Amino acid sequence: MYYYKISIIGSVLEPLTYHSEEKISLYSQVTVLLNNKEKNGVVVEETSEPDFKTLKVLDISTHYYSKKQYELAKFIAGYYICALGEAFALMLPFEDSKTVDNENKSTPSSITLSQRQNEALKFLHKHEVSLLFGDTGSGKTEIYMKYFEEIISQDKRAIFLMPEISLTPQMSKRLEEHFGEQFIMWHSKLTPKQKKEALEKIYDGRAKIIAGARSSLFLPIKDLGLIVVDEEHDDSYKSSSRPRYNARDLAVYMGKLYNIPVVLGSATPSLNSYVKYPHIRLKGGHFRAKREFIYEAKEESLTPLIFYHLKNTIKQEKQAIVFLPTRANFKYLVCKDCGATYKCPYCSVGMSIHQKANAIKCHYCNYMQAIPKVCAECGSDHLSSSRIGTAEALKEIEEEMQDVKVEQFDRDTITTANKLKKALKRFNDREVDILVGTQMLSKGHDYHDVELAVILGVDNMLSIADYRAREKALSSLIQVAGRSGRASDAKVLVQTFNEEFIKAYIENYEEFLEYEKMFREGLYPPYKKLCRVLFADKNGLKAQEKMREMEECLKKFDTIEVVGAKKCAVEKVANKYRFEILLRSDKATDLIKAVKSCKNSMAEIDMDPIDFA
DNA sequence: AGCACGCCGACT
DNA sequence: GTCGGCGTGCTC
Repeated sequence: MYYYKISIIGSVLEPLTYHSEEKISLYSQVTVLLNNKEKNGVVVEETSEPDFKTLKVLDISTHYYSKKQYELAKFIAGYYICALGEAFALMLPFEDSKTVDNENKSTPSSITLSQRQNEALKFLHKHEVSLLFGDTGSGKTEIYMKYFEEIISQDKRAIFLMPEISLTPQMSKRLEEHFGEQFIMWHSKLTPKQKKEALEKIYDGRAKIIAGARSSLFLPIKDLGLIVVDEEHDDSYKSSSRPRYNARDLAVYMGKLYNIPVVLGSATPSLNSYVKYPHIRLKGGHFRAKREFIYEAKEESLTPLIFYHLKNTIKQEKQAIVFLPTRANFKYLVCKDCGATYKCPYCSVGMSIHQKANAIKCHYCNYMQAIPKVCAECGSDHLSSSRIGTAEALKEIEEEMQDVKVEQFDRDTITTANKLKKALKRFNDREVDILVGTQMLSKGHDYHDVELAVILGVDNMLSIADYRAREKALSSLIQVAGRSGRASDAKVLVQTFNEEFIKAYIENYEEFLEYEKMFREGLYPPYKKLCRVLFADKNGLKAQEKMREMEECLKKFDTIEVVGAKKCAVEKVANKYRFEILLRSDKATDLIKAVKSCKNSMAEIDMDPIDFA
């Protein structure tokens, strides 16, 4: 009889012991009973007969995990503090399949790089992990593609991580046109059939370049030779559910594990990567457009100056984009008489006004109600709205500029990959003159004829209580500004009271990173490690009690600092009261040790947090 | 008595 | 995480 420790996929339990008459190879997927229910598990260790009665392994699957996937799962479980089974739940197993030789190996015409691009590629070759710090339009994509060609010629595979892949149709199209059948996409919005097809191509080796969102790291890829993380600064690489891993950081870990190079690319890299990894700087675009910056120190609104520039742009038959960090018509509804704001009954956040739906909506839990006519507190009908959003900006532009075609471009209107594709097509076909949108505007889309970028709400982004507020605001700003003037000279109009700060760095992100270092030194990443522990419960007192309990325990460790233990900035979400402990340390290992030994049933661990709501 | 709810421990 | 057992407290 053989005895095995089996990690139950998705379970919070540590591996459990089962027996089998047959010998099972390590990391095979098996079916076992847990609580009388059939579960999938992974064989992680052979062991001797335990002193308790064991259950039998019911079935041995043809699916199996690799040793490296096991190592990765172990790392995730250790670093992000979760059970091994939870880490395995991220992975997709291997399945043996006949390797298909690429009969139709119609090699595409090879990419030609400029001298500067060639130098950059050489730099990437020389380093295990490197940061490709290249301005928008400086030709990062060609460098990736050339590198991919090399990987293919060595009969290896590459993972190309992108944030929200379904939202970057232009990049995907380009790779598909060049690499054809050897290129596949992987993301959560694929249909089951599409997933099956993609997996088959991965199993049999036809897929060489696998582009996808963060979950692509866990695909069963053989002969992995390279990982590229595009837009490495993007927050969507961090998972917001357990385990709260960061795909960019895991990519770097995987590079070491597989002994393969990792390339991080961005026009506005995170300070984290900039400090940690060697970088090569690619400046300017191949279209070296001159850009004029205009600043307006006004409260956030569409002002005569903005309309003047919008009208001018349209008159010259050019296009414009208008960026705001806020969706809906307005973010808040406030009573002018008693000052009460309309809050979600389930979350401690203001409800946004969506006039089209005649509703106020909570952007945390999606609770909706009709727009009230009078204040619920004092009955006054002096209700006013504040913090303009995309829908309102669109309305105001339409009213002011009658025969101009304006379109909204945010999560409320672009709900599917297809809608995105169509909206981009309409804009690039000049059926639309002005796009009004949120961050989505900046996500790697090419606009051919944009001559004006209007940027609102910068001050709101800067005032968020987040150690990365400056980094996030400035990188958004640069990314949006970068969408303007790809074809000709262009203007960027920034509405802000922080002109001095923006002016100093908008054309020199590297200088910003150098400046930002001094705010972080000794306090924040990359110089210190942070860990946030969340407690959420319908019963606020209970959540607070669990927090206090853990706080007391953590205080006994002198290798870590308890920065705070308090209500979350957003105190209540979906009717649960939320408390948090913020921890700081020089070393991740000290944080992990302390948190592991102190955590209780309610504690949700967020290592390297980036969200402080 | 009957049951809803919350707490707690086991799960191999 | 999920289930079941057990105690509390409320309703019929």
